[in-house]
Amino acid sequence: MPELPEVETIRRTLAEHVSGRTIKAVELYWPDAVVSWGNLGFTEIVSGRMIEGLGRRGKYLLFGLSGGWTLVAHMRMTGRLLYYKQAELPAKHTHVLFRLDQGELHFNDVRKFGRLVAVPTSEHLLLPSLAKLGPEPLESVFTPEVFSQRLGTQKRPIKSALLDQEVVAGLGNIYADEALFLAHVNPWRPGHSLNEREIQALHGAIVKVLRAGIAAQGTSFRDYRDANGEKGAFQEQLYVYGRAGKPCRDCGRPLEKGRLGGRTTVFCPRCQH
DNA sequence: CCTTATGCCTGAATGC
DNA sequence: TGCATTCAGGCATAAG
Repeated sequence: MPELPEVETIRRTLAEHVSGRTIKAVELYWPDAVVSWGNLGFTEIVSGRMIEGLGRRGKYLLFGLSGGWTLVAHMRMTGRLLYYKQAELPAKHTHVLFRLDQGELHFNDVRKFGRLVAVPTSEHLLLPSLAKLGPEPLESVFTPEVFSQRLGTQKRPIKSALLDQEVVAGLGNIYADEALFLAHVNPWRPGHSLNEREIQALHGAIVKVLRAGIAAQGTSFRDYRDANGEKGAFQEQLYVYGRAGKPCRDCGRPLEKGRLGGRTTVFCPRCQH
């Protein structure tokens, strides 16, 4: 599931192919995959525009288009953005196909949760989902002080706060579990119960695990692929996610699995307090 | 305001 | 083997 490191990897692998390219035509195989703006059609908005650059905010990928338009993409669970140098027939779950002046860009999504949204650049940060996003964890705005302030007096489990994109942008189930393990913090602890030392440790763990995820080009636990269709390698370095019942890499005791806020949570009962 | 539940989706894994 | 059920989970929205 593309979280910050996966979206960043898609951004990097895609940018080298599509920056400066012009969208010549759009083919919609499942129209619900795209969201348009006002009365304008998605295809008429983006057709003929050049992709000037690719940005990212949290788990959102931002295509800067010529003429003041932005294409906001969110992969959700199983979305893929795949670049092909030569013409390629749409695959089974390909919902949108962009024909470029050089090559093609396919949006493919088995689960159909992902969306491509066309919005004027001047207003894209006002989209409800983007407007409320918390700090970028790998930028200087994300300090232990800011993190501490955002956790505030929250009664909910610390993991729920980490998954809340308004607290910090970009964490999903994999990296939240990993960061909590690295910081030796139990996921069910109320946010306000963490002392300063623990908040510092968790802040450091978030930054560390996201950087490591990017360095490994993401986690291909299952569906994730970059823009070239390549898998990431971070699944080989996971400490807890997907490892319930297997021995803790630190203490050897079997990792346990539970449900927290409707999500599977894996943790070490000995290492995480 | 807050917390919890539901809907969106398909395919892999599991149960009988 | 085949069929039904469960699970995976980000996020918007509804309900309590």
